[in-house]
Amino acid sequence: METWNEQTIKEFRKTLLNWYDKEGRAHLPWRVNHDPYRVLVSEIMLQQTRVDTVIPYFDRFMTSLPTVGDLATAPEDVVLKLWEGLGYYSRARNLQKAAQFVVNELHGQWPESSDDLQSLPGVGPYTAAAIASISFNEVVPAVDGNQYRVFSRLLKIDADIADTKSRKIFYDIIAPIVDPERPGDFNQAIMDLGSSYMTTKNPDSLYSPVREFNAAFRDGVEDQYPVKTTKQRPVKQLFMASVFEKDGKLLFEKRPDSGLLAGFWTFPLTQIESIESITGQQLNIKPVTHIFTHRRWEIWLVKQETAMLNDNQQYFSSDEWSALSLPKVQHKLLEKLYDTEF
DNA sequence: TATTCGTGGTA
DNA sequence: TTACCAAGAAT
Repeated sequence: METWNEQTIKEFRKTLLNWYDKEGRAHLPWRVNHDPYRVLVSEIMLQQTRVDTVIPYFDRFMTSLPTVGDLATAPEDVVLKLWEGLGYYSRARNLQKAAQFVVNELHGQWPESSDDLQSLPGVGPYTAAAIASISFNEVVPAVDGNQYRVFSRLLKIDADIADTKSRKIFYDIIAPIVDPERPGDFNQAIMDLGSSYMTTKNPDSLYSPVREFNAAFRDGVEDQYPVKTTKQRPVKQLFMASVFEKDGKLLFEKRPDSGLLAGFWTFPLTQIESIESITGQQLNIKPVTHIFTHRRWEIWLVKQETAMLNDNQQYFSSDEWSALSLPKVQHKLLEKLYDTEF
């Protein structure tokens, strides 16, 4: 890999921040100020999620719950409704727990260091560093996918970013490069670079403001960075979704408190070996398909007769279930159901 | 340490 | 259709 001397580091900071001041995404709604609450909410939402997806969620969230106190005292179902469709729902629950921790345990006094911020639920090394640098000016790199990608190319770093151990390697390399005067802007500038000239696919390094610092581009090996080992493919799983209808209401089942879609309401789902057992009963010709990161669900809707209610089951009218926060897969099932004759 | 956790976009 | 992402954290 490449190494930069102090002079090069200073030139890089200046080049990066000059570009950021002119062409950075200053318009992003979470950049209107450095309120740690706004930064926290945005950073949690942005975990593994695209900026364009987050913007409308962030705007609605801040309109509904503008302060950390509002979030701390809100009913959980309100928070989950604001999060509906955004995925990784433990983020929403942990975010509220973090707000409650700040309000109730810290009496509204935010932790200001990266280390202390990690005591908040759902706040790990990246998010803590982002908040600490943006809101409290701590000189610390916010090592995320962008920093992996950008610096692996700039310095030809061969560490596998899929390996957990690589985080410390990158942290140690980037830490002395962070601008001591503007750490928050430095971290956000890397993000903007990673979303424009140094994207995963089709980077535009020839016209990048930091082209002169890009060793991988210089050597024609940019497509070799970052180094990342491949993950496993989603496992296929077959389900029967039971449709119980009574007095115009539909039966929903609350999923277990842990695991996939924890605590969310769906139709009762039964994993099956094959569709042979339900052939002729299913309402839909093709299954509803839903792909998670590690699972691929194929779900057949089956009309059932009224049965005994379990503790975790409940009938909801359309007005009632519309008010619930439902996962995307359940919305797909409902759409398929009403698209079919019923 | 490797796996688990959603969803939508794109080649 | 498949593969692979996109500002990670918890377990």
